[in-house]
Amino acid sequence: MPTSGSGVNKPGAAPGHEKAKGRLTIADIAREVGVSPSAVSFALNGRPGVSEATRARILQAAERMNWHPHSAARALGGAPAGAVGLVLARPTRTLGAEPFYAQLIYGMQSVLSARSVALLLQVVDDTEAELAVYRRWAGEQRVDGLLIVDPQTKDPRIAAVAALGVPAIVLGGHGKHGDLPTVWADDREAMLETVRYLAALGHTRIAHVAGTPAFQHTQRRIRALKDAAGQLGLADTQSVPTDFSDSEGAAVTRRLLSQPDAPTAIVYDSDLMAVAGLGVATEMGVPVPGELSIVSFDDSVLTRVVHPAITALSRDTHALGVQVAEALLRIVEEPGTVADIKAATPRLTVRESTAKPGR
Amino acid sequence: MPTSGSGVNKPGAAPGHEKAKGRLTIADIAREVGVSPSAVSFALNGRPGVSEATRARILQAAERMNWHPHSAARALGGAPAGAVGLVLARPTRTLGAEPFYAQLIYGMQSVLSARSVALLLQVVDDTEAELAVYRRWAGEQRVDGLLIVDPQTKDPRIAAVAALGVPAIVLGGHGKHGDLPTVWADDREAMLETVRYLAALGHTRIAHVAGTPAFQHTQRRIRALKDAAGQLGLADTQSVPTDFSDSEGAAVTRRLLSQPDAPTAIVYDSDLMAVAGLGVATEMGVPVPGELSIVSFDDSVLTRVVHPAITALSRDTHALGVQVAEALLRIVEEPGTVADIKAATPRLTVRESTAKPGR
DNA sequence: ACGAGCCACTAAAGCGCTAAAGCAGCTGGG
DNA sequence: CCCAGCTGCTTTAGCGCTTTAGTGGCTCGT
Repeated sequence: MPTSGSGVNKPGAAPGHEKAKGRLTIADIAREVGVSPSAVSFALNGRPGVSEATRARILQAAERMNWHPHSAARALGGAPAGAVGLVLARPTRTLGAEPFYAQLIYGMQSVLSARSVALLLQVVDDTEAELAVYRRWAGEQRVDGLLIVDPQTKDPRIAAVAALGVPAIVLGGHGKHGDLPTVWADDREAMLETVRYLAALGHTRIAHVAGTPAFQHTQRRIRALKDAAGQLGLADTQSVPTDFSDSEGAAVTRRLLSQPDAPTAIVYDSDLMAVAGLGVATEMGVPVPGELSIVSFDDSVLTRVVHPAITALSRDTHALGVQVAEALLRIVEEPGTVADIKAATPRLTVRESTAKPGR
Repeated sequence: MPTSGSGVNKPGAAPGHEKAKGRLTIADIAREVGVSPSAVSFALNGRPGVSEATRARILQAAERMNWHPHSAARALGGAPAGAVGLVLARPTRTLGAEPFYAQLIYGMQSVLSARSVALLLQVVDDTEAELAVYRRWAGEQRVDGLLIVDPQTKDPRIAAVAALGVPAIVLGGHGKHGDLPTVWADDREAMLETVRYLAALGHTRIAHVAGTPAFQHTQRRIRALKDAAGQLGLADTQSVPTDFSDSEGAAVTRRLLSQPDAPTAIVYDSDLMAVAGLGVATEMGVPVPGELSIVSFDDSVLTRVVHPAITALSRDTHALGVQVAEALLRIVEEPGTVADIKAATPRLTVRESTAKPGR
């Protein structure tokens, strides 16, 4: 028994009667079955070179011995790492409150785990740190692909990742991401639909509590509101940028509702901010939907558990995760074959927080 | 940047022209500096065997060429995989709404990324699938350590993971987890404090909307409530188990409030259920805290954005993540040196949802 | 009947890195 | 002068797996 790499992933913690250190290798299987290691490799990878009878015996032995390929050994040979990476760059306080990423990840997993691809997750503070992670992962060959979320206007990540040569998908961007394909939803159409609906109800003073202006989707929504206002002849619309945090969402709401001509409807860019806004309205004694209608641009349990339940633009985030993961695996396998994918447009789910404007 | 990055470094790609040249290896550095690969290895790993002058030249070259060690190659030699794993087994609908895991992960990352350890995340449906993931990861040597969350009574994972020989930490258990150390919080004390507070306010009919009874911490809380009731002479307390979902939380609340002797205070095992409960109270016209006091056993933005803001047992989840990650890295490095760690006991943060019982 | 062709399998090289062993050239004690 | 004992490298040997060359034994076409 070789002394082996002390310490690390050794079984049996304490020194003493640990069972044979043996990591199980294909050599063990080969010995067991009575063939050479290469025969085992052929059999396990379903490639020609062994008879069906032998293949069956080998597979059976591997199964019985509960063997799993050593991922590092495979990767070393030039095989893919069997993992994709996701980096979330978000300020601490906001993170976690938004079910979006959790749902997205869950959706991705249903695809990834079926293909035995692992997900590497990293949460960092800013784009700088995010880029460092990408560089490290690429250098270490840890991931086969990357998912880039929250594309910004003039996003430095696009060029950087492209330069690293790691296949990647951008979530939520549209147009000009260098060569990176994107999976995007039509925010513009969603916003237009929302504003049309509010306008149809009779609202004219519509406010938009937007997210971080640096994000492309925020920009698209702001522009869409402005366009809709133009089309519908609404003079009194406004978009107020925030950092997506509940506190800013609340603060902005407080400010809006304190104006002389307070808006009669507010569209929030996230469910968390919408809930915070609802809390403020309640606190200020502004009845919802009596005097204020609230729409959330993101849907989740949050919008449903509060009372009144909030009208929201809902989409199947889980399904989005599936789409994203599929696109990612695809681009990993055959770079260049993936075109931009348009995900389902969020649809307005009307609940109790919207109604005709009060008097 | 040369073609290189084209494929995913597929080995047998198409016809063999354009060979994979891409990757930078220590051999390249060695050539550049004019020494042998091992000299480079020694220099990069800070071990003796090279003169300081040479070491400096090597480091400089590596830096200049932007070299990163190939993680698989390292791992193959028996080095740690440089990653820890976390599997979340949760029903889809609940997942994501609870900021707890996101915060926890964020806290863990602050420790992990400082040490360049990656986090492998997998979300699965049930314990069976969870075990399969552990087995695969262990077999593939993908992770150096595991974090096991939500320990159950009679948890099959403990023995399974111990058998796999992968260092692991249990989050939230207390006592008897085989040999796996645990990081736990004193739920019991937290529940006692809460009930004492409610009793002091004058509440006698206290209900507890519990989580999944299979979880150890749920059991501890249920027992704590019962004990507190005994000590304080509260005859009318009850714990109702749920699956942690907002819908069950709402349904149970509706049922409780419809009873002839409805409780005057409800303690919810999660913030999401507490918010759902508040929604139900509002919907049923039961004023909070006028006729019903609400306490959440978990704190997050959620409890703060709603109105009235919910009194909650808060703890620093981010800090908990830090503690967990530190323990995990420690046990990976020196198995057997980690003892159970008691995290800070959640403290009651009183907000607007609790008051003396009505009339 | 005999080389060509195929089949089922083995031997060996190599992925990038680390670790053990080897080996020049020097120093200095005897 | 010799050689032990350094120092500062280089060589060599793997880690577990894939993959490219083989290599015998057969069948087959003519």
